[in-house]
Amino acid sequence: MTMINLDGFFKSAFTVDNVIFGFDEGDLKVLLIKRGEEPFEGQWGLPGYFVKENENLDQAAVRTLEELTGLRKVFLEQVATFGGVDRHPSGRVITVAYFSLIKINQYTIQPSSIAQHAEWVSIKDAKNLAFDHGDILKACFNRLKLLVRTRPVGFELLPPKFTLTELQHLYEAILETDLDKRNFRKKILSMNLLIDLDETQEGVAHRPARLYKFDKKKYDELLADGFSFELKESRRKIAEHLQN
Amino acid sequence: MTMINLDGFFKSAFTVDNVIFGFDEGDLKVLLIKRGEEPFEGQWGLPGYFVKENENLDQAAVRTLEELTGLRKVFLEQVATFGGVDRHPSGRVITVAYFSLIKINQYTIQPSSIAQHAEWVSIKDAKNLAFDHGDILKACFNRLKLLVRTRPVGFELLPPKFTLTELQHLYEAILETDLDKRNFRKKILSMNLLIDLDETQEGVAHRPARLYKFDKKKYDELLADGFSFELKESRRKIAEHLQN
DNA sequence: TCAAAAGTGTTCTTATTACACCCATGG
DNA sequence: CCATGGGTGTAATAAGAACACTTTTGA
Repeated sequence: MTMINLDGFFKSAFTVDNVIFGFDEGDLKVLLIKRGEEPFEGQWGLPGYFVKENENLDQAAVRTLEELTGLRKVFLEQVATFGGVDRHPSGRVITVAYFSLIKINQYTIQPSSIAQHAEWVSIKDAKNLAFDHGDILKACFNRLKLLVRTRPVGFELLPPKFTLTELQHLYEAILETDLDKRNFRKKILSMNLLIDLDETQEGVAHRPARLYKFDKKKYDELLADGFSFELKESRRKIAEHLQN
Repeated sequence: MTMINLDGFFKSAFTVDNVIFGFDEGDLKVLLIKRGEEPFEGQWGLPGYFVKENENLDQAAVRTLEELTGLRKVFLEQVATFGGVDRHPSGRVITVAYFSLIKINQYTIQPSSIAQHAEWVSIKDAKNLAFDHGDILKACFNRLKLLVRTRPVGFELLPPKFTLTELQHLYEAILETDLDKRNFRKKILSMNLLIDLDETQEGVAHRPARLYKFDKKKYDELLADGFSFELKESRRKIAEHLQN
Protein backbone atom coordinates (compact mmCIF):
# COMPACT_ATOMS: atom_id res chain seq x y z
CA MET A 1 0.00 0.00 0.00
CA THR A 2 1.77 3.04 -1.15
CA MET A 3 -0.63 5.91 -1.61
CA ILE A 4 -4.35 5.94 -1.80
CA ASN A 5 -5.43 6.94 -5.25
CA LEU A 6 -8.97 7.13 -6.40
CA ASP A 7 -8.73 4.00 -8.51
CA GLY A 8 -8.83 2.07 -5.29
CA PHE A 9 -12.26 3.29 -4.35
CA PHE A 10 -15.47 1.88 -5.62
CA LYS A 11 -18.98 1.74 -4.35
CA SER A 12 -18.83 -0.79 -1.59
CA ALA A 13 -19.69 -1.33 2.04
CA PHE A 14 -18.18 -3.06 5.03
CA THR A 15 -20.26 -5.03 7.41
CA VAL A 16 -19.69 -7.32 10.34
CA ASP A 17 -21.72 -10.51 10.62
CA ASN A 18 -22.07 -12.03 14.06
CA VAL A 19 -22.25 -15.73 14.67
CA ILE A 20 -23.49 -15.90 18.23
CA PHE A 21 -23.30 -19.28 19.87
CA GLY A 22 -25.23 -20.38 22.91
CA PHE A 23 -25.75 -23.68 24.66
CA ASP A 24 -29.06 -24.86 26.00
CA GLU A 25 -30.73 -28.18 26.69
CA GLY A 26 -27.66 -30.05 25.61
CA ASP A 27 -27.75 -28.38 22.25
CA LEU A 28 -25.41 -25.91 20.60
CA LYS A 29 -27.40 -23.04 19.19
CA VAL A 30 -26.84 -19.98 17.08
CA LEU A 31 -28.79 -16.74 17.15
CA LEU A 32 -30.36 -16.14 13.76
CA ILE A 33 -32.68 -13.57 12.26
CA LYS A 34 -35.76 -14.54 10.33
CA ARG A 35 -35.70 -12.35 7.28
CA GLY A 36 -38.89 -10.40 6.71
CA GLU A 37 -38.09 -9.07 3.30
CA GLU A 38 -36.38 -9.83 0.04
CA PRO A 39 -33.88 -11.02 -0.77
CA PHE A 40 -34.12 -14.36 0.97
CA GLU A 41 -37.40 -13.50 2.62
CA GLY A 42 -38.45 -16.10 5.16
CA GLN A 43 -35.01 -17.64 5.44
CA TRP A 44 -32.64 -17.49 8.39
CA GLY A 45 -29.74 -15.09 8.25
CA LEU A 46 -26.97 -13.90 10.47
CA PRO A 47 -27.30 -10.58 12.23
CA GLY A 48 -25.17 -8.19 10.19
CA TYR A 49 -24.44 -4.51 10.52
CA PHE A 50 -22.57 -1.77 8.75
CA VAL A 51 -19.23 -0.82 10.13
CA LYS A 52 -19.28 2.87 10.95
CA GLU A 53 -16.82 5.29 9.53
CA ASN A 54 -15.26 6.03 12.91
CA GLU A 55 -15.07 2.60 14.45
CA ASN A 56 -12.66 -0.28 14.23
CA LEU A 57 -13.85 -3.69 13.15
CA ASP A 58 -13.70 -5.15 16.63
CA GLN A 59 -15.58 -2.19 18.00
CA ALA A 60 -18.28 -2.70 15.43
CA ALA A 61 -18.61 -6.33 16.43
CA VAL A 62 -18.80 -5.47 20.12
CA ARG A 63 -21.30 -2.68 19.55
CA THR A 64 -23.62 -4.69 17.38
CA LEU A 65 -23.46 -7.66 19.69
CA GLU A 66 -24.55 -5.46 22.54
CA GLU A 67 -27.28 -3.86 20.45
CA LEU A 68 -28.70 -7.27 19.81
CA THR A 69 -28.15 -9.14 23.05
CA GLY A 70 -27.58 -6.48 25.68
CA LEU A 71 -24.35 -8.22 26.63
CA ARG A 72 -20.92 -6.70 27.03
CA LYS A 73 -17.61 -8.32 27.87
CA VAL A 74 -18.36 -11.36 25.86
CA PHE A 75 -15.94 -13.73 24.22
CA LEU A 76 -15.64 -12.54 20.65
CA GLU A 77 -13.16 -13.30 17.94
CA GLN A 78 -12.72 -12.46 14.29
CA VAL A 79 -12.84 -15.48 12.06
CA ALA A 80 -12.70 -14.60 8.39
CA THR A 81 -13.74 -12.08 5.77
CA PHE A 82 -16.11 -12.83 2.95
CA GLY A 83 -15.95 -10.59 -0.06
CA GLY A 84 -17.29 -12.48 -3.02
CA VAL A 85 -18.28 -10.13 -5.82
CA ASP A 86 -21.82 -11.42 -5.98
CA ARG A 87 -22.40 -12.32 -2.37
CA HIS A 88 -24.91 -9.52 -1.90
CA PRO A 89 -27.48 -8.74 -4.59
CA SER A 90 -27.50 -4.99 -3.89
CA GLY A 91 -23.85 -4.29 -4.42
CA ARG A 92 -20.37 -5.03 -3.24
CA VAL A 93 -20.51 -5.81 0.44
CA ILE A 94 -17.50 -7.18 2.19
CA THR A 95 -18.25 -8.67 5.55
CA VAL A 96 -16.01 -9.58 8.43
CA ALA A 97 -17.33 -12.56 10.36
CA TYR A 98 -17.03 -12.65 14.12
CA PHE A 99 -18.15 -15.35 16.44
CA SER A 100 -19.09 -14.91 20.05
CA LEU A 101 -19.96 -17.19 22.92
CA ILE A 102 -22.65 -16.14 25.32
CA LYS A 103 -24.45 -17.63 28.26
CA ILE A 104 -27.82 -18.12 26.74
CA ASN A 105 -29.73 -17.47 29.96
CA GLN A 106 -28.13 -14.05 30.32
CA TYR A 107 -29.39 -13.04 26.92
CA THR A 108 -32.28 -10.65 26.91
CA ILE A 109 -33.88 -9.53 23.73
CA GLN A 110 -33.15 -5.89 23.00
CA PRO A 111 -35.66 -3.49 21.49
CA SER A 112 -33.93 -3.12 18.15
CA SER A 113 -35.93 -3.85 15.05
CA ILE A 114 -33.72 -6.71 14.00
CA ALA A 115 -33.89 -8.31 17.43
CA GLN A 116 -37.62 -8.78 17.09
CA HIS A 117 -36.90 -11.51 14.61
CA ALA A 118 -34.04 -13.17 16.45
CA GLU A 119 -34.29 -16.77 17.53
CA TRP A 120 -31.99 -19.45 18.86
CA VAL A 121 -31.67 -22.16 16.28
CA SER A 122 -29.96 -25.46 16.90
CA ILE A 123 -26.78 -25.69 14.89
CA LYS A 124 -28.16 -28.87 13.38
CA ASP A 125 -31.18 -27.01 12.03
CA ALA A 126 -29.31 -23.99 10.77
CA LYS A 127 -29.48 -24.89 7.10
CA ASN A 128 -30.31 -22.91 3.98
CA LEU A 129 -29.24 -19.57 5.29
CA ALA A 130 -29.52 -16.37 3.33
CA PHE A 131 -26.62 -14.99 1.25
CA ASP A 132 -23.39 -16.89 1.98
CA HIS A 133 -24.27 -17.07 5.64
CA GLY A 134 -24.12 -20.84 5.57
CA ASP A 135 -20.44 -20.62 4.66
CA ILE A 136 -19.87 -18.04 7.33
CA LEU A 137 -21.55 -20.14 9.98
CA LYS A 138 -19.53 -23.16 8.93
CA ALA A 139 -16.27 -21.24 9.16
CA CYS A 140 -17.17 -20.03 12.63
CA PHE A 141 -18.27 -23.43 13.82
CA ASN A 142 -15.02 -24.93 12.58
CA ARG A 143 -13.11 -22.25 14.41
CA LEU A 144 -15.01 -22.99 17.57
CA LYS A 145 -14.22 -26.69 17.23
CA LEU A 146 -10.59 -25.90 16.87
CA LEU A 147 -10.51 -23.42 19.69
CA VAL A 148 -12.34 -25.53 22.19
CA ARG A 149 -9.59 -28.12 22.11
CA THR A 150 -6.81 -25.75 23.02
CA ARG A 151 -8.46 -23.07 25.08
CA PRO A 152 -11.05 -23.24 27.82
CA VAL A 153 -13.66 -21.26 25.95
CA GLY A 154 -16.42 -23.73 26.66
CA PHE A 155 -17.09 -22.11 30.00
CA GLU A 156 -18.22 -18.97 28.21
CA LEU A 157 -21.27 -20.90 27.10
CA LEU A 158 -22.22 -22.36 30.46
CA PRO A 159 -23.79 -20.70 33.48
CA PRO A 160 -21.31 -19.83 36.23
CA LYS A 161 -22.16 -23.02 38.08
CA PHE A 162 -22.36 -26.21 36.09
CA THR A 163 -22.10 -29.96 36.44
CA LEU A 164 -19.46 -32.11 34.82
CA THR A 165 -22.10 -33.77 32.72
CA GLU A 166 -23.24 -30.42 31.38
CA LEU A 167 -19.67 -29.61 30.52
CA GLN A 168 -19.24 -32.94 28.80
CA HIS A 169 -22.41 -32.49 26.80
CA LEU A 170 -21.18 -29.09 25.72
CA TYR A 171 -17.95 -30.57 24.42
CA GLU A 172 -19.86 -33.32 22.71
CA ALA A 173 -22.13 -30.81 21.00
CA ILE A 174 -19.23 -28.71 19.79
CA LEU A 175 -17.01 -31.58 18.73
CA GLU A 176 -19.93 -33.55 17.35
CA THR A 177 -18.79 -36.75 18.97
CA ASP A 178 -19.30 -38.83 22.08
CA LEU A 179 -16.83 -38.73 24.90
CA ASP A 180 -16.16 -41.32 27.58
CA LYS A 181 -17.51 -40.09 30.89
CA ARG A 182 -14.69 -41.36 33.07
CA ASN A 183 -11.91 -40.26 30.79
CA PHE A 184 -13.46 -36.86 30.30
CA ARG A 185 -13.76 -36.27 34.03
CA LYS A 186 -10.27 -37.53 34.73
CA LYS A 187 -8.81 -35.23 32.12
CA ILE A 188 -10.80 -32.14 33.05
CA LEU A 189 -10.27 -32.54 36.78
CA SER A 190 -6.57 -33.28 36.38
CA MET A 191 -6.12 -29.79 34.98
CA ASN A 192 -7.15 -28.35 38.33
CA LEU A 193 -9.05 -25.59 36.62
CA LEU A 194 -12.41 -26.35 38.14
CA ILE A 195 -13.42 -25.29 41.61
CA ASP A 196 -15.65 -27.80 43.35
CA LEU A 197 -18.33 -25.62 44.90
CA ASP A 198 -19.44 -28.30 47.36
CA GLU A 199 -22.98 -27.73 46.25
CA THR A 200 -25.29 -30.06 44.44
CA GLN A 201 -28.19 -29.79 42.06
CA GLU A 202 -31.62 -29.60 43.62
CA GLY A 203 -34.92 -31.04 42.56
CA VAL A 204 -33.66 -33.55 40.07
CA ALA A 205 -35.17 -37.00 39.94
CA HIS A 206 -31.83 -38.73 40.30
CA ARG A 207 -28.70 -38.46 42.32
CA PRO A 208 -27.89 -34.76 42.30
CA ALA A 209 -24.66 -33.75 40.59
CA ARG A 210 -21.93 -31.64 42.16
CA LEU A 211 -21.58 -28.10 40.90
CA TYR A 212 -18.31 -26.60 39.71
CA LYS A 213 -17.09 -23.27 38.50
CA PHE A 214 -14.19 -22.40 36.23
CA ASP A 215 -11.11 -21.08 37.99
CA LYS A 216 -10.28 -18.21 35.68
CA LYS A 217 -7.62 -16.74 37.93
CA LYS A 218 -5.70 -19.96 38.00
CA TYR A 219 -6.03 -20.41 34.26
CA ASP A 220 -4.57 -16.98 33.63
CA GLU A 221 -1.63 -17.84 35.84
CA LEU A 222 -1.08 -21.13 34.05
CA LEU A 223 -1.34 -19.40 30.68
CA ALA A 224 1.47 -17.10 31.67
CA ASP A 225 3.50 -20.26 32.34
CA GLY A 226 2.88 -21.59 28.86
CA PHE A 227 0.21 -24.04 29.90
CA SER A 228 -1.73 -25.55 27.05
CA PHE A 229 -5.31 -26.53 27.67
CA GLU A 230 -5.89 -29.57 25.56
CA LEU A 231 -8.46 -32.26 25.22
CA LYS A 232 -6.86 -35.17 23.52
CA GLU A 233 -9.56 -37.75 23.43
CA SER A 234 -11.51 -35.58 21.10
CA ARG A 235 -8.83 -35.43 18.51
CA ARG A 236 -9.06 -38.91 17.14
CA LYS A 237 -12.81 -38.83 17.20
CA ILE A 238 -12.81 -35.70 15.12
CA ALA A 239 -10.59 -37.40 12.61
CA GLU A 240 -13.04 -40.28 12.46
CA HIS A 241 -15.85 -37.87 11.91
CA LEU A 242 -14.12 -36.18 9.05
CA GLN A 243 -14.58 -39.38 7.14
CA ASN A 244 -18.25 -38.69 6.71
CA MET B 1 -27.80 -7.29 6.18
CA THR B 2 -31.14 -6.25 4.94
CA MET B 3 -30.86 -3.67 2.22
CA ILE B 4 -28.00 -1.54 1.20
CA ASN B 5 -28.73 2.06 2.01
CA LEU B 6 -26.37 4.91 1.52
CA ASP B 7 -25.57 5.23 5.21
CA GLY B 8 -23.49 2.12 4.83
CA PHE B 9 -21.14 3.66 2.34
CA PHE B 10 -18.26 5.92 3.11
CA LYS B 11 -15.01 6.73 1.46
CA SER B 12 -12.93 3.66 1.98
CA ALA B 13 -10.82 1.11 0.20
CA PHE B 14 -10.19 -2.61 0.39
CA THR B 15 -6.77 -4.01 -0.03
CA VAL B 16 -5.08 -7.34 0.34
CA ASP B 17 -1.70 -7.54 2.04
CA ASN B 18 0.46 -10.53 1.23
CA VAL B 19 2.75 -12.14 3.74
CA ILE B 20 4.93 -14.31 1.55
CA PHE B 21 7.09 -16.82 3.35
CA GLY B 22 10.13 -18.52 1.96
CA PHE B 23 12.85 -20.71 3.42
CA ASP B 24 16.50 -20.37 2.57
CA GLU B 25 19.79 -21.13 4.23
CA GLY B 26 18.03 -22.55 7.25
CA ASP B 27 16.18 -19.32 7.77
CA LEU B 28 12.50 -18.47 7.47
CA LYS B 29 12.10 -15.34 5.37
CA VAL B 30 9.39 -12.99 4.31
CA LEU B 31 9.23 -10.94 1.14
CA LEU B 32 9.08 -7.25 2.02
CA ILE B 33 9.08 -4.00 0.12
CA LYS B 34 11.42 -1.19 0.97
CA ARG B 35 9.26 1.88 0.94
CA GLY B 36 10.57 4.65 -1.29
CA GLU B 37 8.14 7.34 -0.23
CA GLU B 38 6.19 8.72 2.70
CA PRO B 39 4.59 7.62 4.84
CA PHE B 40 7.10 5.29 6.44
CA GLU B 41 9.76 6.05 3.83
CA GLY B 42 12.75 3.77 4.14
CA GLN B 43 10.94 1.20 6.28
CA TRP B 44 9.92 -2.30 5.30
CA GLY B 45 6.32 -2.94 4.43
CA LEU B 46 4.20 -5.75 3.13
CA PRO B 47 3.24 -5.86 -0.51
CA GLY B 48 -0.35 -4.61 -0.59
CA TYR B 49 -2.78 -4.03 -3.43
CA PHE B 50 -6.25 -2.74 -4.01
CA VAL B 51 -8.96 -5.28 -4.48
CA LYS B 52 -10.61 -4.67 -7.82
CA GLU B 53 -14.27 -4.08 -8.17
CA ASN B 54 -14.83 -7.27 -10.11
CA GLU B 55 -12.69 -9.73 -8.20
CA ASN B 56 -13.13 -11.79 -5.07
CA LEU B 57 -10.73 -11.43 -2.19
CA ASP B 58 -9.00 -14.71 -2.88
CA GLN B 59 -8.66 -13.81 -6.54
CA ALA B 60 -7.06 -10.52 -5.57
CA ALA B 61 -4.57 -12.34 -3.40
CA VAL B 62 -3.71 -14.83 -6.13
CA ARG B 63 -3.43 -12.13 -8.77
CA THR B 64 -1.18 -9.88 -6.74
CA LEU B 65 1.00 -12.75 -5.63
CA GLU B 66 1.57 -13.66 -9.24
CA GLU B 67 2.23 -10.04 -10.21
CA LEU B 68 4.95 -9.92 -7.64
CA THR B 69 6.53 -13.35 -7.78
CA GLY B 70 5.50 -14.80 -11.11
CA LEU B 71 4.16 -17.85 -9.25
CA ARG B 72 0.76 -19.47 -9.60
CA LYS B 73 -0.73 -22.43 -7.76
CA VAL B 74 0.85 -21.48 -4.52
CA PHE B 75 -0.30 -22.29 -1.03
CA LEU B 76 -2.29 -19.26 0.06
CA GLU B 77 -4.68 -18.72 2.93
CA GLN B 78 -6.60 -15.82 4.37
CA VAL B 79 -5.59 -15.02 7.92
CA ALA B 80 -7.32 -11.94 9.26
CA THR B 81 -8.63 -8.53 8.39
CA PHE B 82 -7.27 -5.31 9.77
CA GLY B 83 -9.50 -2.30 9.71
CA GLY B 84 -8.36 0.11 12.39
CA VAL B 85 -9.70 3.60 11.74
CA ASP B 86 -6.26 5.16 11.74
CA ARG B 87 -4.22 2.36 10.31
CA HIS B 88 -3.59 4.25 7.10
CA PRO B 89 -2.82 7.96 7.12
CA SER B 90 -4.56 8.66 3.83
CA GLY B 91 -8.00 7.36 4.69
CA ARG B 92 -9.98 4.37 5.73
CA VAL B 93 -8.31 1.32 4.30
CA ILE B 94 -9.40 -2.11 5.34
CA THR B 95 -6.99 -4.83 4.44
CA VAL B 96 -7.37 -8.56 4.29
CA ALA B 97 -4.15 -10.34 5.16
CA TYR B 98 -3.15 -13.47 3.26
CA PHE B 99 -0.12 -15.58 3.75
CA SER B 100 1.51 -17.74 1.17
CA LEU B 101 4.30 -20.28 1.10
CA ILE B 102 6.61 -20.37 -1.85
CA LYS B 103 9.74 -22.20 -2.88
CA ILE B 104 12.18 -19.37 -2.71
CA ASN B 105 14.35 -20.65 -5.55
CA GLN B 106 11.39 -20.66 -7.92
CA TYR B 107 10.80 -17.01 -7.23
CA THR B 108 11.79 -14.68 -10.01
CA ILE B 109 11.49 -10.98 -9.66
CA GLN B 110 8.75 -9.57 -11.85
CA PRO B 111 8.96 -6.29 -13.69
CA SER B 112 6.37 -4.47 -11.60
CA SER B 113 7.36 -1.25 -9.97
CA ILE B 114 6.80 -2.54 -6.48
CA ALA B 115 8.86 -5.66 -7.13
CA GLN B 116 11.94 -3.56 -7.76
CA HIS B 117 12.06 -2.90 -4.07
CA ALA B 118 11.23 -6.41 -2.88
CA GLU B 119 13.69 -8.32 -0.73
CA TRP B 120 13.71 -11.46 1.33
CA VAL B 121 14.10 -10.52 4.95
CA SER B 122 14.70 -13.01 7.71
CA ILE B 123 11.68 -13.21 9.98
CA LYS B 124 13.99 -12.35 12.84
CA ASP B 125 14.96 -9.07 11.18
CA ALA B 126 11.47 -8.08 10.10
CA LYS B 127 10.95 -5.42 12.74
CA ASN B 128 9.60 -1.89 12.64
CA LEU B 129 7.39 -2.39 9.67
CA ALA B 130 5.29 0.36 8.14
CA PHE B 131 1.63 0.87 9.11
CA ASP B 132 0.31 -2.02 11.20
CA HIS B 133 2.26 -4.47 9.06
CA GLY B 134 4.10 -5.71 12.12
CA ASP B 135 0.81 -6.91 13.58
CA ILE B 136 -0.18 -8.45 10.29
CA LEU B 137 3.08 -10.31 9.96
CA LYS B 138 2.78 -11.56 13.51
CA ALA B 139 -0.74 -12.84 12.91
CA CYS B 140 0.38 -14.67 9.79
CA PHE B 141 3.44 -16.13 11.44
CA ASN B 142 1.29 -17.41 14.30
CA ARG B 143 -1.08 -18.96 11.81
CA LEU B 144 1.81 -20.66 10.07
CA LYS B 145 3.05 -22.03 13.38
CA LEU B 146 -0.35 -23.44 14.10
CA LEU B 147 -0.85 -24.84 10.65
CA VAL B 148 2.49 -26.52 10.35
CA ARG B 149 1.68 -28.77 13.28
CA THR B 150 -1.48 -30.17 11.79
CA ARG B 151 -0.98 -30.03 8.08
CA PRO B 152 2.00 -30.83 5.92
CA VAL B 153 2.42 -27.34 4.58
CA GLY B 154 6.14 -27.25 5.27
CA PHE B 155 6.84 -28.96 1.98
CA GLU B 156 5.50 -25.91 0.15
CA LEU B 157 8.59 -24.08 1.31
CA LEU B 158 11.16 -26.68 0.31
CA PRO B 159 12.43 -27.66 -3.10
CA PRO B 160 10.87 -30.84 -4.51
CA LYS B 161 13.81 -32.90 -3.30
CA PHE B 162 15.04 -32.29 0.20
CA THR B 163 16.94 -33.94 3.01
CA LEU B 164 15.51 -34.78 6.40
CA THR B 165 17.83 -32.29 8.00
CA GLU B 166 16.54 -29.52 5.77
CA LEU B 167 13.02 -30.49 6.72
CA GLN B 168 13.91 -30.47 10.39
CA HIS B 169 15.55 -27.08 10.12
CA LEU B 170 12.43 -25.74 8.46
CA TYR B 171 10.29 -26.93 11.32
CA GLU B 172 12.72 -25.50 13.81
CA ALA B 173 12.63 -22.15 12.09
CA ILE B 174 8.87 -22.03 12.00
CA LEU B 175 8.32 -23.33 15.49
CA GLU B 176 11.25 -21.36 16.88
CA THR B 177 12.54 -24.27 18.84
CA ASP B 178 15.03 -27.12 18.61
CA LEU B 179 13.88 -30.61 17.77
CA ASP B 180 15.55 -33.91 18.55
CA LYS B 181 16.99 -35.38 15.37
CA ARG B 182 16.15 -38.99 16.08
CA ASN B 183 12.66 -38.33 17.31
CA PHE B 184 11.93 -36.02 14.44
CA ARG B 185 13.00 -38.58 11.86
CA LYS B 186 11.17 -41.38 13.57
CA LYS B 187 7.98 -39.38 13.62
CA ILE B 188 8.17 -38.04 10.09
CA LEU B 189 9.13 -41.36 8.55
CA SER B 190 6.49 -43.24 10.51
CA MET B 191 3.83 -41.24 8.69
CA ASN B 192 4.94 -42.82 5.43
CA LEU B 193 4.41 -39.58 3.61
CA LEU B 194 7.93 -39.23 2.31
CA ILE B 195 9.26 -41.06 -0.69
CA ASP B 196 12.88 -42.05 -0.38
CA LEU B 197 14.33 -41.13 -3.76
CA ASP B 198 17.40 -43.32 -3.36
CA GLU B 199 19.51 -40.35 -4.32
CA THR B 200 22.01 -38.48 -2.24
CA GLN B 201 23.38 -35.01 -2.07
CA GLU B 202 26.47 -34.32 -4.16
CA GLY B 203 29.49 -32.22 -3.53
CA VAL B 204 29.05 -31.73 0.19
CA ALA B 205 32.04 -31.94 2.46
CA HIS B 206 30.47 -34.54 4.71
CA ARG B 207 28.50 -37.71 4.42
CA PRO B 208 25.85 -36.94 1.78
CA ALA B 209 22.25 -37.06 2.91
CA ARG B 210 19.50 -39.04 1.28
CA LEU B 211 16.93 -37.08 -0.68
CA TYR B 212 13.20 -37.40 -0.18
CA LYS B 213 10.09 -35.99 -1.74
CA PHE B 214 6.65 -35.47 -0.28
CA ASP B 215 4.06 -38.05 -1.29
CA LYS B 216 1.17 -35.74 -2.01
CA LYS B 217 -1.02 -38.39 -3.55
CA LYS B 218 -0.80 -40.56 -0.45
CA TYR B 219 -1.46 -37.61 1.81
CA ASP B 220 -4.62 -36.76 -0.07
CA GLU B 221 -5.79 -40.33 0.32
CA LEU B 222 -5.05 -40.32 4.02
CA LEU B 223 -6.78 -36.98 4.43
CA ALA B 224 -9.91 -38.48 2.98
CA ASP B 225 -9.64 -41.11 5.71
CA GLY B 226 -9.52 -38.52 8.48
CA PHE B 227 -5.78 -38.73 8.95
CA SER B 228 -4.34 -35.97 11.08
CA PHE B 229 -0.80 -34.87 10.37
CA GLU B 230 0.60 -33.93 13.70
CA LEU B 231 3.96 -33.19 15.19
CA LYS B 232 3.70 -33.66 18.88
CA GLU B 233 7.16 -32.99 20.15
CA SER B 234 6.88 -29.42 19.12
CA ARG B 235 3.85 -28.75 21.20
CA ARG B 236 5.40 -28.67 24.62
CA LYS B 237 8.37 -26.74 23.36
CA ILE B 238 6.09 -24.08 22.00
CA ALA B 239 4.44 -23.82 25.36
CA GLU B 240 7.84 -23.32 26.94
CA HIS B 241 8.59 -20.63 24.44
CA LEU B 242 5.41 -18.78 25.16
CA GLN B 243 6.88 -18.00 28.54
CA ASN B 244 9.21 -15.44 27.00
C1' DT C 1 43.48 -37.53 9.14
C1' DC C 2 40.31 -34.12 10.21
C1' DA C 3 36.02 -31.63 10.19
C1' DA C 4 31.30 -31.76 9.33
C1' DA C 5 26.94 -33.47 9.05
C1' DA C 6 24.29 -38.10 8.33
C1' DG C 7 22.35 -41.79 10.23
C1' DT C 8 20.62 -45.03 13.70
C1' DG C 9 17.72 -47.86 18.75
C1' DT C 10 16.58 -48.34 23.25
C1' DT C 11 14.69 -47.24 27.59
C1' DC C 12 11.80 -44.54 30.52
C1' DT C 13 7.92 -41.90 31.30
C1' DT C 14 3.55 -40.12 30.37
C1' DA C 15 -0.92 -39.96 28.07
C1' DT C 16 -4.75 -42.29 26.08
C1' DT C 17 -8.03 -45.73 25.75
C1' DA C 18 -11.46 -49.19 26.94
C1' DC C 19 -14.47 -50.73 30.08
C1' DA C 20 -18.91 -51.90 34.32
C1' DC C 21 -20.87 -51.34 38.47
C1' DC C 22 -22.87 -49.04 42.66
C1' DC C 23 -25.08 -44.54 44.44
C1' DA C 24 -28.53 -40.92 45.55
C1' DT C 25 -32.63 -38.85 44.58
C1' DG C 26 -37.77 -38.01 43.25
C1' DG C 27 -41.82 -39.91 41.87
C1' DC D 1 -39.08 -49.93 44.34
C1' DC D 2 -38.03 -48.15 40.06
C1' DA D 3 -36.14 -45.01 36.72
C1' DT D 4 -32.70 -41.72 35.99
C1' DG D 5 -28.47 -39.88 35.67
C1' DG D 6 -24.13 -39.36 39.09
C1' DG D 7 -20.00 -41.00 40.32
C1' DT D 8 -15.81 -43.94 40.47
C1' DG D 9 -10.65 -47.07 39.11
C1' DT D 10 -7.66 -50.07 36.76
C1' DA D 11 -5.10 -52.29 33.29
C1' DA D 12 -3.38 -52.33 28.52
C1' DT D 13 -1.60 -49.75 24.86
C1' DA D 14 0.47 -46.01 22.49
C1' DA D 15 3.06 -41.88 22.18
C1' DG D 16 6.60 -38.85 23.61
C1' DA D 17 11.15 -37.72 25.52
C1' DA D 18 15.89 -38.33 26.52
C1' DC D 19 20.07 -39.74 25.06
C1' DA D 20 25.57 -41.05 22.19
C1' DC D 21 28.05 -43.18 18.99
C1' DT D 22 29.43 -44.71 14.18
C1' DT D 23 29.52 -43.54 9.16
C1' DT D 24 30.64 -41.14 4.98
C1' DT D 25 32.38 -37.67 2.44
C1' DG D 26 35.60 -33.62 0.77
C1' DA D 27 39.30 -30.96 1.83
